[in-house]
Amino acid sequence: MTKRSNLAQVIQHHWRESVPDDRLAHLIKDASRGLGRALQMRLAEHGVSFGHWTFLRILWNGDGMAQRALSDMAGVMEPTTFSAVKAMEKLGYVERRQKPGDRKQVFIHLTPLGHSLKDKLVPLAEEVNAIAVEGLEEREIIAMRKALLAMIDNLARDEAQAAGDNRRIPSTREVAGRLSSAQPSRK
Amino acid sequence: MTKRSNLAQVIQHHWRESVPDDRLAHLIKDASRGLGRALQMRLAEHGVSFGHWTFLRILWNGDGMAQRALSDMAGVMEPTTFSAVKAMEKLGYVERRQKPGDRKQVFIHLTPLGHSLKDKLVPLAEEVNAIAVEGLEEREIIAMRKALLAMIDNLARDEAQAAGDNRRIPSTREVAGRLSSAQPSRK
DNA sequence: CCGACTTACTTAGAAGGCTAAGGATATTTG
DNA sequence: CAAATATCCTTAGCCTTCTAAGTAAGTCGG
Repeated sequence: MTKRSNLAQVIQHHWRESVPDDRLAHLIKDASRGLGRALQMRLAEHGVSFGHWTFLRILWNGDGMAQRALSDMAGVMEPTTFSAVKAMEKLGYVERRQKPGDRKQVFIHLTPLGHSLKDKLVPLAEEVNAIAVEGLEEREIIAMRKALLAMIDNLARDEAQAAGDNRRIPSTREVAGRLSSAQPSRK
Repeated sequence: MTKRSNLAQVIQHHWRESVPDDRLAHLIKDASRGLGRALQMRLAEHGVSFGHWTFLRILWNGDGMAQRALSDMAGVMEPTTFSAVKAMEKLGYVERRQKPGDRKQVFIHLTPLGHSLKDKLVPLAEEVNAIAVEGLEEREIIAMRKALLAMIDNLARDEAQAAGDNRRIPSTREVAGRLSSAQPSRK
């Protein structure tokens, strides 16, 4: 498990105060890594890697979607999903199935084992969340969430524009249709 | 450059709304990745990798510190710093020097080339920052910064505790002494 | 129906980060 | 002083993610 000395933490804190410019970006990055480490530590005690958590979360909420849809929901590229799913298949958490008459798409289903992890793992994430926001008021958290969403949208717009991405924007209905292949499979 | 279709973005947004629990952690992660991608895109046009940016930022603010101190400031583990510094040395951005009478520590110094990158690269980070916070009020940004710092501290405390890290906490004076080996080398 | 395009999965390889472990050098302590 | 301990750099190897490129399978206009 990652262990950074208190000295290192103090140095970092000290340094953080002395940089005028893009502090915000670095604060966000640090917070993200802190959250990641905290969760990773806890997941590791149950033999689950952080990378797999990302996908399990989604599958618990309704499995059976195509591999590509899973990528989209996780917000990662296809090869990432591919290797994670392959690994989880080997661990017995998921199964990859094809539908007759469609040799193209691969649908990802949780096994009973994969399902059973939910009750053990979700509380860990909740614990991390609780620790992270300790001492913050609900109002502050809501404000932060709103600000983060605005930033994400700003950046996505910038990115889309930079990529010359002038494809049409799909309607919510279409997306909903695409997602509906996932059955709500509440344990 | 990473290009995610609008469809993928909409799917992600849709999904994001439907997860009750640890949304905050995922928003922070997404924001962090968005910021990273935006900066990476711009750095790449100048032939600088995102990994090197992390260290250059610090060195521009005062180089000549030991490799270990650089790790601490960057908030990464030593091997990460080692390979980045080695790579930047090969690129001619930094030099690794030893002091006579100390065969242990390696001090990292910017070359003129390394220095010269500052004027080109810093504006890119400022641009990304400006894009990200577009539409947010100063008040909101300050609030977010405060909340993020609180979260980082909460998590660091948790981490230190989990690691059984009951070492004494060094004073600010000690840390300042350790940092003072870096000369303020404003271009 | 057929060729062109698009979509979905896969493979290969690299970047960036981490842990674990090793070697060398300082520092502290008996 | 010498031995034990701590610190710093390095090596090795894994994990997560990405880009680039390939392959197979559906879709669509003519």
